[in-house]
Amino acid sequence: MARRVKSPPQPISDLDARKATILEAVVVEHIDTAQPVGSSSVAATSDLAVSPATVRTEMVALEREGYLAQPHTSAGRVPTDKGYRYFVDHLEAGVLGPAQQRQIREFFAHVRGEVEDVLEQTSLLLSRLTNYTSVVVGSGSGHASILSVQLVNLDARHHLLVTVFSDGSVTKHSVLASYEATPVEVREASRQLNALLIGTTFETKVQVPSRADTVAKLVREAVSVLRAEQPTFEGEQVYIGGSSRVAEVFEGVETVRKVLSILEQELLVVTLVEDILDKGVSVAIGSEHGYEPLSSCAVIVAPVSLDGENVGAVGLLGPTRMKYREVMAAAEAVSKHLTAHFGGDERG
Amino acid sequence: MARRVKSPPQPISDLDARKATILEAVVVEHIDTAQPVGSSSVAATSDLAVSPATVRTEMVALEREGYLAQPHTSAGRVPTDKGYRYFVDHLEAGVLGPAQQRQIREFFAHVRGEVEDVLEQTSLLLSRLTNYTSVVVGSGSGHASILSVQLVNLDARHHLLVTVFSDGSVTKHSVLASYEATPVEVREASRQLNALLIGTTFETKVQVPSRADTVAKLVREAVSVLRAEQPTFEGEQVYIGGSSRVAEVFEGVETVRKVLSILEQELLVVTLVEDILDKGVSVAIGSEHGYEPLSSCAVIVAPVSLDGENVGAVGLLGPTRMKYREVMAAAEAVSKHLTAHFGGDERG
DNA sequence: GTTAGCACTCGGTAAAATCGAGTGCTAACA
DNA sequence: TGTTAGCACTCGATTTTACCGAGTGCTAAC
Repeated sequence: MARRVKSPPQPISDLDARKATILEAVVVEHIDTAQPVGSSSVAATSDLAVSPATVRTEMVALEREGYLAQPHTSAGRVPTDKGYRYFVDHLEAGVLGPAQQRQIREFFAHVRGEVEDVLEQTSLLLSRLTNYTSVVVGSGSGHASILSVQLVNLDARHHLLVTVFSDGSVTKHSVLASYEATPVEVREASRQLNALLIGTTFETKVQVPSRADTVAKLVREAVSVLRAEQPTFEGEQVYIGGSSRVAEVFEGVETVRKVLSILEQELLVVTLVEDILDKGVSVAIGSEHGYEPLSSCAVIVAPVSLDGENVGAVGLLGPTRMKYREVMAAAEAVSKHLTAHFGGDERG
Repeated sequence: MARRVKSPPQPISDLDARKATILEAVVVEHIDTAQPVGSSSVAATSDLAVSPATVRTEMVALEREGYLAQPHTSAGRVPTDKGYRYFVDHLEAGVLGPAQQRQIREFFAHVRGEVEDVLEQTSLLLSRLTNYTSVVVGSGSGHASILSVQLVNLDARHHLLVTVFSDGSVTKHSVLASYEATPVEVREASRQLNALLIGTTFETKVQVPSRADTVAKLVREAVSVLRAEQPTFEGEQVYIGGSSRVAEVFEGVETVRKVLSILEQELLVVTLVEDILDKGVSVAIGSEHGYEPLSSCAVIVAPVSLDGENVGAVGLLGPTRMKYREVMAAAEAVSKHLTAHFGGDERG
């Protein structure tokens, strides 16, 4: 599968077949039951024909190598982040249940409207599909050019600068002037702004008129307002679906609080998702993403592209013991559909 | 104070002074400690010079009348919704701490940008100020008229309809045509749309051209796309601040989940807030608002107006045992500042 | 290398004991 | 008549104890 591309920081030494089987059994059962897994149940579950004692010996080794951990002496084993990582890296592609496949197809067959709406709906879909909290990020194409600029006057001093970009995004800015302007002057300023800005990007240098008349002042004002946004403007949008899942999926109020408070910070979420994508990985487990408050989370990310360029991502956030196979399959399916949706019939 | 205007469904019979004092003492202490309150601590706290035994007799009466409840036989008393209601209705206006006042002034002195941004920032301010989850609703003026319409073509078949309304809001709609149109035709359609729609509202009937040429088709398409939104378009925006507070303020995962899942439904939140405003009340306690999942919540709402018309509201959501006085003061202060902010210097 | 056997650990649960805050009632009191 | 001290009683919360058993590590035999 194309998902796991780069190896994690310290390449994980391959385990021999039996250790791998045991590790997998532990992970699978722990994901299912949320309980520490003992040697005997592994011996029973896995199709290795070995006794619990043998399994135990192997488990000691797996623990020494950092794949498993023991909550306390007389308990079973629990996977560590490294254990999950191994599991995920060696996961064969999951396949979606027919019901879910239908749900996705159905959704994309009927969804309509602006990109923003579609992304928001998609985040709800993902959350419904997986029972985890979903994150959908629209990155904006970054260097879109201006298709149209328009200055609309609300009253003599308040104007609205509406800008349309080639990627279909629209921004508005208030322009508050200290002098009055007539509708005619505003219209003229609008005309000049169009002439000046159409086809430019944020990088383009623009020669503003230096005259002192009202129209020129308006133009200068508008350009500067628009430019002022440049540093922060990335056109990113974040849609979070099913944040209430956080409360049902994590135990411990404190964890819930921490995770929620991360999700509140949209900028942070975008960064997180993009970091994971940047690394070419699609799953970040536990502390791999470096956000301490999310150390008990796993994040699964799949890119959405348009004309070969990354324009966004869908993500899912759950506990480290999340259902990787199903969720990865869902993320992949939805991202594919989304890519097709934007690449194909529509553009917003 | 102007806050509590209408009496609740069944008018609350006034309590005699001593009962009122006792009820208040119970409410105050319970809000503080989250524990059932016993007769002796009431006797000690309140400045009534009576023994616990007397307090107890009164408490029995208060319980019979529905103001207090007993979690179990040998515990202290806890206020019921009705008890909180009485408390709130007889609350003298709280006054904000100087630090908070400064924080608010500071905020409004420096906040800039579009209405949307201001509202979002405000919701964060409110949440920081009160340590509860905040809700800021911008209602949109409802019957704004169109100031400008513009059709921008992305490519031969995809166009973007950008509409500016008199209240400063901007909408965009994709117009996807089954035929190709030249830039010239698009520009002409844009011109005609302007002529056709400027000054109209959603209520206005519009005479669309019935010709069969590309321009006329585009115009018809655009008008119908715009009209299609009418039923849902209310221009409402919701900004929720500090949703992670939910996890620290309510006990019980299930409650947290329920509350969060309500907060996810923006439409529902708007309705809730507007319902509370409609009733002329500014606090809804427990089941007063009729949303079962929020039955352990209190919601405090204060309106934001522009030119005497309600254009939004700020709200705070906490447990029924929330710090009413402080929070009501904060809500009121912020709503006043917000009203002044929009009424005065800026318009977005 | 594998496994049966076994002593050992230790968290979880249940039962028992205890504590004490708070109650309702009653009888005495002003 | 309203207030209060006194008192028996209730009942959740906390602590204590005992115990169970899942699971371990080790060892000796296979």
